[in-house]
Amino acid sequence: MGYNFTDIEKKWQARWKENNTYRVKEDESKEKFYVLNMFPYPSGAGLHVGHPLGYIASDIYARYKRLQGYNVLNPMGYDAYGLPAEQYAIKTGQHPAITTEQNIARYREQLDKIGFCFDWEREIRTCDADYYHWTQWAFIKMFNSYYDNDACCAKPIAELCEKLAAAGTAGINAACGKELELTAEQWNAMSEKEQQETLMNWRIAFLGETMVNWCPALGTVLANDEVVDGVSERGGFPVVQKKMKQWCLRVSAYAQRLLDGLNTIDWTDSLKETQRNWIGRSEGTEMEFYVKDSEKHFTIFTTRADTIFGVTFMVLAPESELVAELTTAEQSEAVKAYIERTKKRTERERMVDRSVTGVFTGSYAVNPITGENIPIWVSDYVLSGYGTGAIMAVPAHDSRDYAFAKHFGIEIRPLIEGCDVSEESFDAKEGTIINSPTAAFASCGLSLNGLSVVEAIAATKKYVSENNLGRIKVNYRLRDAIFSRQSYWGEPFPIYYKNGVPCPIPEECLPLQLPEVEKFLPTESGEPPLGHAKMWAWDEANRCIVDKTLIDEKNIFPLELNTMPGFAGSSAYYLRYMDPKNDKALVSEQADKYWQNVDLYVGGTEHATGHLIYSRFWNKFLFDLGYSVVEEPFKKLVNQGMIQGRSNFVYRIKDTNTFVSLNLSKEYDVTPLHVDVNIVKNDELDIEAFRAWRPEYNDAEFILEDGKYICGWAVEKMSKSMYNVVNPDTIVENFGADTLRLYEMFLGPLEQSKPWDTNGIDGCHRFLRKIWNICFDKEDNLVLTDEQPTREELKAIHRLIKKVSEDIPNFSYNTTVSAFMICANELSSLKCNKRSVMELFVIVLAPFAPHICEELWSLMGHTTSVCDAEWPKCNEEYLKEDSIKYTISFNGKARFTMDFAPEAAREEIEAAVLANEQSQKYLDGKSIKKIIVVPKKIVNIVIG
RNA sequence: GCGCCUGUGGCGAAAUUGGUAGACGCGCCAGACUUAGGAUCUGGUGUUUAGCGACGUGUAGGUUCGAGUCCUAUCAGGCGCACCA
Repeated sequence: MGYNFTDIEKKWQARWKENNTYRVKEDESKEKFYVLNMFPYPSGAGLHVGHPLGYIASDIYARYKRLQGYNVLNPMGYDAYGLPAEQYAIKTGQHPAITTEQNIARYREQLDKIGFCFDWEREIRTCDADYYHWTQWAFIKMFNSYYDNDACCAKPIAELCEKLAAAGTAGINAACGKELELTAEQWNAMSEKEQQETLMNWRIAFLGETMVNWCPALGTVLANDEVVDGVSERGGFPVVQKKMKQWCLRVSAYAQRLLDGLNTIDWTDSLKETQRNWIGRSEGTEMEFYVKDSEKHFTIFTTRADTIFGVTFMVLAPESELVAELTTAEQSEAVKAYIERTKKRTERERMVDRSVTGVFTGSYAVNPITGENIPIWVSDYVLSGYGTGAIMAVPAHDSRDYAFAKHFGIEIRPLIEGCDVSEESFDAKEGTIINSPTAAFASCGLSLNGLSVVEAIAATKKYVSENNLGRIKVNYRLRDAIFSRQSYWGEPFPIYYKNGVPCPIPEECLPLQLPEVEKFLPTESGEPPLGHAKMWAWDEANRCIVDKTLIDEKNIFPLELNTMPGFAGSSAYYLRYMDPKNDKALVSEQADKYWQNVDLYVGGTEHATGHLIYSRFWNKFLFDLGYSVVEEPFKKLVNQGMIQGRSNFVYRIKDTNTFVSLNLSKEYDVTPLHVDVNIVKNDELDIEAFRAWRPEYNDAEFILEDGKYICGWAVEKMSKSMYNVVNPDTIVENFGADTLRLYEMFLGPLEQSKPWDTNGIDGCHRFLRKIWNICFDKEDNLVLTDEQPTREELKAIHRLIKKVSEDIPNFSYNTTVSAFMICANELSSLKCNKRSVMELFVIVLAPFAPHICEELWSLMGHTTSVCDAEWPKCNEEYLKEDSIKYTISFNGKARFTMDFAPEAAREEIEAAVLANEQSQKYLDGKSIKKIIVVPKKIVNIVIG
């Protein structure tokens, strides 16, 4: 008999469900604690053993907090919209809703077996209309808002309209696409349609003509974080740049707050750093350059204003509107050809091939300080999306400008004392400025010679702004998020087009349900899949969806055909868990006030520049409007590492069906082949299972070492094709969920990526059996007694309580599991069978191994769940030692040990050590220079 | 190129934050009990040496009575950003 984990786990999982053990309600009498996992996308492959890692870690934390008396919210749901279900639908015609439903069922089944304390009553799915109602609602709020830079918050667009009507753009400092200057008269003279188009310049959710990452294979655009190395993150298809009209979110308006907010939250430094890089704040100067013999002028952005005297050419981005304006007749053919060429290149080609290219426009700019004439070039090394899409080039002090100047034979003018620019540019921001200005321009009124770079930048900035040549400017790398996707399986936009003007559906009419379509592909005319939907027009008067053949542009209008991207539904889901059934609001004020924000968020680093930026932005927006009480959604973030696969190999001798064991394989000409890790144990191949694995191996022959076939191994991505996928279900079947939970934590530090290796799991399983065997005899009779525990027993259990209480808040779960094992070994060798000791053990173990602990707890006679026990406090009294072993060293070398009473004074210890016989041997008549006594540890005697 | 992180037995890893390495687990070795089990228990297990001992935390220096931990240089691996002006 013994520890029957299968029955125990089934029994308690059923009982938890029946008793609603994990249901949570707001309870003002208790302090709240909100634990959250990044919810999964339910993929068709189901869970492998790596997925639950973070869930287990947060589950342990949630259970621990509950034992400490907190009211713990630990919800779970599904990020159900996504490309795989849609791709599958295109291939098979199966509706993505059905695929998704099936996958969710499978996920749930797998999750339930592991014994999580999720409150499933609060489950959400982003594809449920009850849920995306609030995604659409938030979008309308963003559509109806602008960002006031002075007040640093979002405000209703109606307020902006009033200001425009009263005084035009004067006095308005708002986040916008383009700086506009309008008088009130101009604004008021505009038609309704013109006004609406102009407002797009300020709306937080706006329709914008932008360069987008177009993925032809997927037939949709992608956000910057969805493009990796010039190909799509999902599928790895090529991505090209294309100008398209798209819904965008003005995330850039929040750049500074997203940056500042990082200082207020408890995330790892590396993740914060990643976000800082992504936001990419850069302080610099904008300067106006006039075109020679012309009224035309343009703006450039530079962080090195001090190098203004070293500018020997200007460069425009090929996409810049200025290119056409500034190209002279003689150069127009060459420029046109160049632009055609760059347009054809994909993002990937551009990244791989970094050869220097460019073309002269024929025009010259005038240096605003020296009056010098500078040729204007076009080159694709200047990006249209950053800064102003135009730069002043200083080849001596910028490596890219340097490469360009060398290639085209342009002057390189060094400005820093002692720098050598014959081979490469001097990019460092250090040194003393010279040649600024050179003799030819000595009378320009600005001299930087003798200043350091930092001083020179400041001096130039001052000069530029005082003389109205430009202004100080902060630039961000962070771009506005492109929010349209040409897909079917996503949230529909609550937008219809009235004579081309986008209008939101009234809030009361939400949710706008995703319509049925016949095909999930784009239409023949190139519209997104929603173009196939029949019932997809808005009846404005009756406020309902109608057949699109009825569109008359008077009462009935076409609806938006794009859908929202994956990050839409995941941006505010944490708020929805607080009040998931509310049909009046995203979250009630009362629930929001109680749960506030997420205290502990657990998930992978791969969302650093996607979800974790969008979600922070989205919640800051809701905070501005008063719908969320806390500005930052995730107080503490823990990133669990990735679980990689550990593949096994067999070695087949070429052109035979004979396999040779690892250490003998060098003697033969062999081909390594992946073998299913599930038929290998401790790298030893189960030969019979191997023969049965595949028909072609039925009659395989083996060359063994020591009677065994040893496999080779390697760490690779966990994937079907490498036969290294391990399912949690298999582990649960063989060892039980409690063992799986313990082992996943024991594997190594939570944040570290590590390969899954089933080899060590026996140790964790043995530990649980040991606990069981302490409590039961061979006939399964409980053998616990009510006797007083001995001092040794108390010491062992209180040491454990102390260790566990210290480790859990630091997520050092791997050492906690070790501590459990040590304590179990101690108790076992002390033959401890005291109920009071084992009760304490069971409580502290319960977060890690809830099933066995519930069973033991109930067998000990408790009628309530172990979840509602009280977390024990460590009694330091029991930890006191009778004596302390000191290591005695001479000149830092440990020689012997001596015991002293815990409160022994320094002098006492010194005297005793010096009087010791062995000391005499090491002292050997040498003089003592110093004696160092480290309390409770070491006495080091320095001699010489 | 810029920024961040990691290097410890055959393997996964510990190390109270500067206190005298390798806890715990796997594996391996030996033994016990067993009508054999992928069970349980006990002991051993960094290298070297017959032994005392010596040497050991990627490499080379340094600070210190004392360094896996701090400093300098260097090598290797990983991650993020990247024509960002």
